Amino acid sequence: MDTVFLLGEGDRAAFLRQMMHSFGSVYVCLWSYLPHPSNCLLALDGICGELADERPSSSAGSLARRLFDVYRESVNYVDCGRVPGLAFKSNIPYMELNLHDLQRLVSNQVQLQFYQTVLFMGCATGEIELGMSNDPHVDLQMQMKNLFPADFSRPAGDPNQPPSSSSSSLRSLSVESPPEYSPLVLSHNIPSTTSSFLLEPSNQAAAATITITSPHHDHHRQIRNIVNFPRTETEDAAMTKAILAVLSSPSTTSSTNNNNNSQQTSHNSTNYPSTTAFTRYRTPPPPVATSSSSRNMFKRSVLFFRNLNIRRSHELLQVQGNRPNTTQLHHMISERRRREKLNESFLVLRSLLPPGTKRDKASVLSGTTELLSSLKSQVEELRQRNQMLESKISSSTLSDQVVVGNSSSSSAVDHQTRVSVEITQVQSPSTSDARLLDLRVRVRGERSMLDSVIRIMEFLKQQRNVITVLSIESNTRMFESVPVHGIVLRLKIEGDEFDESAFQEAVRRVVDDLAD
Amino acid sequence: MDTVFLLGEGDRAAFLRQMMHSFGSVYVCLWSYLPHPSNCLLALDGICGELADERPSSSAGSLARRLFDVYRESVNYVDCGRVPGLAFKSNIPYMELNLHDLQRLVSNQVQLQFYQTVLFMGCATGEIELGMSNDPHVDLQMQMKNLFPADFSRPAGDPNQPPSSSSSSLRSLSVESPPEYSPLVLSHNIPSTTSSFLLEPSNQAAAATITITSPHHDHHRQIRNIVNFPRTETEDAAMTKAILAVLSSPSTTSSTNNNNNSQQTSHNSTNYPSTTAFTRYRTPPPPVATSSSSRNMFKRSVLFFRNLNIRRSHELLQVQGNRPNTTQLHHMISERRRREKLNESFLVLRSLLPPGTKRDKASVLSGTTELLSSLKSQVEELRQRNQMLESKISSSTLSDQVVVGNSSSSSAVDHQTRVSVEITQVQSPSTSDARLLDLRVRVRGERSMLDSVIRIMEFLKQQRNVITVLSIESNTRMFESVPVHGIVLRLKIEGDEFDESAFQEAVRRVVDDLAD
DNA sequence: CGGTACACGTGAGAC
DNA sequence: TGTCTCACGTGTACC
Repeated sequence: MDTVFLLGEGDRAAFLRQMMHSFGSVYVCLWSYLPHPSNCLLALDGICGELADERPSSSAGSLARRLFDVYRESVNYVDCGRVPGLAFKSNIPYMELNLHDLQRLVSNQVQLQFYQTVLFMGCATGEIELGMSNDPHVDLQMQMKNLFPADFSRPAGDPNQPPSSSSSSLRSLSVESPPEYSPLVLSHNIPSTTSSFLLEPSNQAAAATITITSPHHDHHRQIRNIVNFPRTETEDAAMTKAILAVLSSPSTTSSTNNNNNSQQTSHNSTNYPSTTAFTRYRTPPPPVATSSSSRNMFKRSVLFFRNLNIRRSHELLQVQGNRPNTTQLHHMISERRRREKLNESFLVLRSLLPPGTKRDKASVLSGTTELLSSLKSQVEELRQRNQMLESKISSSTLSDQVVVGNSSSSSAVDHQTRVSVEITQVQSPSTSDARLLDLRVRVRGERSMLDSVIRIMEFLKQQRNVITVLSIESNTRMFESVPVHGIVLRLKIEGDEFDESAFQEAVRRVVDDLAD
Repeated sequence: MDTVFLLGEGDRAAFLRQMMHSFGSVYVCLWSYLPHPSNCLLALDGICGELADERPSSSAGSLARRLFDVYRESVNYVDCGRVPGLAFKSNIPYMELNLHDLQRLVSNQVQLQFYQTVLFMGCATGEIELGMSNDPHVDLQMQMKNLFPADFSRPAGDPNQPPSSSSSSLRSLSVESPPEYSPLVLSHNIPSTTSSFLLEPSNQAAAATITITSPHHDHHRQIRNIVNFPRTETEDAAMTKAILAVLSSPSTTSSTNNNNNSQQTSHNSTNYPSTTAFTRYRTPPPPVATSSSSRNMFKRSVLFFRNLNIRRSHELLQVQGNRPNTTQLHHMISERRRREKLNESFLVLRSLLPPGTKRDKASVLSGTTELLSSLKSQVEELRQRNQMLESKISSSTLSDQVVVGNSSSSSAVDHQTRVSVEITQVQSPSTSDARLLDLRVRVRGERSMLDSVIRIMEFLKQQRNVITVLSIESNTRMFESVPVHGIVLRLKIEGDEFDESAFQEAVRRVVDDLAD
């Protein structure tokens, strides 16, 4: 089935037309899967049967056509557990929904208006959607029989074939045909229904709570889903039911050959009997196909698709006929979900790790432990250092440095000026005859900081008011790609005749002189 | 087999005597498993054949007896992958080792002196160890046949039974008996050896490296194993080989009934054919047994034990006879180990989490992600706060730098010297071609710091290796009434030809020259 | 009894 | 080629 996605436009259209005609469907839509970051289905192609001749202004068909076009524009995220997307996500090869069932599985109301009885076929590349008229004039089963006679030629013998039982709310596909001719379903000695998608009518009324945000949804998925249809519990339940219903119908029985003396290797054996035309799973599809062989290709596609089925759910059907219990299926599905959750957690965890880490689970775990302990020790170290710094700050500069003089310079901190000089009074706890003040110089430009500092200090040397330079601190940071040197000098000043603003201007001139 | 552990002392002794007599063994030892925190085997009981009459001072028997007593005192941790313990740990029901194989699997040297050809039988409660004389006068197989004729009555038919091939270094058990009478081994149509424990002679000479501490051993196991015999790679390989050898001998073939029309549920079906006398797994053992029925009980024990086997390794033998490939077995074992490793990682991870966390894997993962992001934000916050504090502290009080890096200079921090220069490498997080280093200069003396700084910076200007001076920090503090100027410059250095010690000496000379 | 959690063996892909 | 990782369905234990 995946081969259809690889066709050119002409071949694809021919294929779709063929398909629509074969199944008597109203429309066919090809949903192609966009992988990871998108994780959604987009319409690759699609035709609406009544309007294949492209008359957009016709009265009767325009509504359906417009609906179809709108529908084709929709983006369907596969994680929503809705249609389209459900068949792909759950690897359900054949899923038939009627209006009743669809009401619980559509992604939005537009779809509901558009949907009728629909048939979804999930495959590796995406989904194929077949819209059926509500009252099908044709029998799908007979159509398929006519289309693929090879699939209905079963070896003689094995007469203990139970009649396929039609099911609940779904249109029975096998009312007219003999049981040994069920389409796509080569039932074993299992009491089997047709391969249709079953939804029990006893579904919860709470299924409409699609806007409830599940707290379990992780960041990852939230990002992926622009239109967020989180999987609520009821949806999970519905999906479980759905999958369960599908899987309980053994549409994927491995082969018609059940000679019980065959040396089959295991319950999930991959050696298919040579009497069937099954190709192996992962058999590469033909790179291109001509439109003349579209019918043959379709046949092969169905074969491939059936084969996919077999591979995906072969574990369910033991080679020795047994009953696929409902609880077993429940178990299987919940186990699937559990694994899925674990894997998502792994992915989230991996995203937090340094990007160089390996991808496998063991490395994720060990890398996480490493990172975790490293972070813990970092936090501890930082905390200690912090405490140390705080105690120091409170003890050494006793009662925080009250900036007495608000910067005497009116110069706003203008990053465009080459040089800015500020002088800040420092409240000295000790003797008051010698003042402390901070001289803050900011030099903007490519020049080395060294020169600025040297000039400043040479200048300071000449000032007799300046007793000592208690400390120098400088650093360089980039501001708008231009280095900005910051220099802070703590000076001890004595004498009352110290002219602060003159000093400030002198410093500015010294540095700016250099900068010119 | 587990029933023996439930017997009273008298019955147990009778059982052991019966067993020893039946197998012609030199000694019998009953190893009982102590579960979780201990996780070891302790000798519940044991008799040494030659000295069953308790004469401790006899000359000939005293050595063996003392050895046996010492041996019985030993504590054998099942995680070591050694004997005893291996059979229990790996659920190996029948494991026969000769001296050659034992050398690689004993827990300590005392055992090596004591061991000869030994037969271990692992069961749910512990292990049963049968010590054989080196040259067995009796044929185990015939003994077993005599003891359990029921187990050797096989249905007629299925004549394509290949002769059991004896193996390499082990004493062949089936040289005299027709192949269809292999003990405890009801071989199918599989080319099978006897159910003995095989170790190929081509094992590495490095098997003696039992004291190497594997880094992969987690905290958990380290705690449990007081005497720690970590599993080295060679041990892993040996164990793999061993298990592989054991499992490849289909000693646990489910039944002699292989009617291919039976509706067995699955490959690991639990419905045993009613034609055999097998009791179900988990059938509760009879609460007590009289010593008069010890022989019957033994028989039933063997049956139970065989049944246990069937349950434990039934996956290996598909109901439809097929070849348990060696690669398959290897695969199985390595998969087991992979799972084990993952679980260990989970345990380690869980130990790092807050103790209130749930125990299951999903909670561990999500809790880890939470903790990780929380720690990350904590680190970020602390770092910012730290930076803020540091800038405040340096701008206001200019705290002296804590010399973190060990000084590369050999100069002891001598406060009497006039000038000291240290160079400390700064761990550069970014590119490695440009290094960062801190130049720490301490000048002791009355002179102004300004001159020192100026001289240093003038010097630095001439150095072409010094790209920039990222920061300058200086302060002055009093030490023994003498001012000590500390200057720290962070330099960016490029070029490989940078001679650190020469640079250091140059700086020292520059400053010291001034100081004179 | 239903639901969850986990270990197991197995097939398939990646390298 | 073998080796490793992973997902799967299943059996089983716990609540």
